[in-house]
Amino acid sequence: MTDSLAVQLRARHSLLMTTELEAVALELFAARGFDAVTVEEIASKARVSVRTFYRYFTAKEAVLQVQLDRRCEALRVALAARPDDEAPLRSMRIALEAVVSADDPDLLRRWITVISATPHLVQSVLGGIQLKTQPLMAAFLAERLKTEPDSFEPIVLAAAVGGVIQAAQTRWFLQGGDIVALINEGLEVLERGIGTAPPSSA
Amino acid sequence: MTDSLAVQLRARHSLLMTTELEAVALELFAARGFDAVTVEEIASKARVSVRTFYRYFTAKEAVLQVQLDRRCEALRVALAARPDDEAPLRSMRIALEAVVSADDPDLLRRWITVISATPHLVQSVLGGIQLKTQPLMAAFLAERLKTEPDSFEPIVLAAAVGGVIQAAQTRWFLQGGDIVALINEGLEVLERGIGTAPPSSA
DNA sequence: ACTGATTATGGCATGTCCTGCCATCATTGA
DNA sequence: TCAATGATGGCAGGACATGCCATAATCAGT
Repeated sequence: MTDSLAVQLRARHSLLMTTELEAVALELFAARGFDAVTVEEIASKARVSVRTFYRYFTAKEAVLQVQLDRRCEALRVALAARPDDEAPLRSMRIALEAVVSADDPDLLRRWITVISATPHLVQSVLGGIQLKTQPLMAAFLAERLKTEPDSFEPIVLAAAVGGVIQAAQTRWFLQGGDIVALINEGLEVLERGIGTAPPSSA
Repeated sequence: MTDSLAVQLRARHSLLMTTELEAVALELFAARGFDAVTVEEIASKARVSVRTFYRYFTAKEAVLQVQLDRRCEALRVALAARPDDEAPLRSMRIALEAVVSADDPDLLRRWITVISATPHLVQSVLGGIQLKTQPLMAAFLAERLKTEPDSFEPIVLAAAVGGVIQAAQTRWFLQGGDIVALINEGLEVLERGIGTAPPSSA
């Protein structure tokens, strides 16, 4: 198994290449818009061939998924690190805080800028967030709430929390402010429940 | 203004063409998968040129958005039809019920089948649902809850409800059952709120 | 029914995305 | 040094999407 070292090196190299391509691409996207940048430009600026670009990214759009994947992984780790006996929603709040504040705000803002300038990216990234984060949160909630396997409740809660995060993120991007505070505010709304809101009727 | 008639006719024709192309495309997609069907096939089977196809749909993917648009419009109408003094969440539940049960279940199932067989479609449709339905619901909630303009609460609630719908829809597709019941169950979880869930701590 | 205007359609050319294939080069391990 | 494994580059080709213009259909006014 001496080759485990070679494997490590390869993985490292692959990661570096991905990061480099991502950086180059994001810079170009931010400057001139996603659609106006060709894969050839990205590859050329990163000193690789177009063919090689496609060996590290399945598509041009995939460049924008890397950031998403990083955050998901960070969330997974942050959730796993919370003590078992903590209130689940509190764990989520703390984990989210950690993930959000760990990110370089400038990078994040540029990332969002690029995406929000391109409608079809907004759509696919939004969907991607849902697809990746919600199973994560649902699994966590299912474990900590000790629900029976395949229960509907953690899934629903995860989806609701996911909605809150998205709403907070959107509002933060549009109006600025403190993203952590926005998330907390949103979660509080959720905690209160909706049942009490209506002005009349039951 | 005699041309308003002509305009109507044109709109009608456009709608028919869209519907026809959608039907043809969905049939092909369902049979062989989204990626394996070319636009040329769709156009040819519908007796139009490829160029004409792109006059009715901005992209091949857009074929799958019309169903979504229909449901959104139906939801908007159904929401607007609810009496002003009804509890907002009750209104939403009833409106959702109406929209869901108004749809042809077979068509809907085929639509979902096509989408769920193609990962990148799942992503973009999921995002599209969020982008289109949530502002709708948020506007409704803001109006009925009489919150101040630009308030965060209706947005958060709409996002949460959106999450519930998505969770119910997914579960319905995976495991079958009664979709209306699933939505109700999910909304009940939301109504109860999350604050009470944790087993210990505060 | 004829004519001019508006609109829909078709075909062509083009640019981009993405993939399969194979040749070439570099790195590793013996 | 040499063989094997993996990374890279280049090329061909199919599909998507759009701009452009010529043609056909449709409609309004006479």
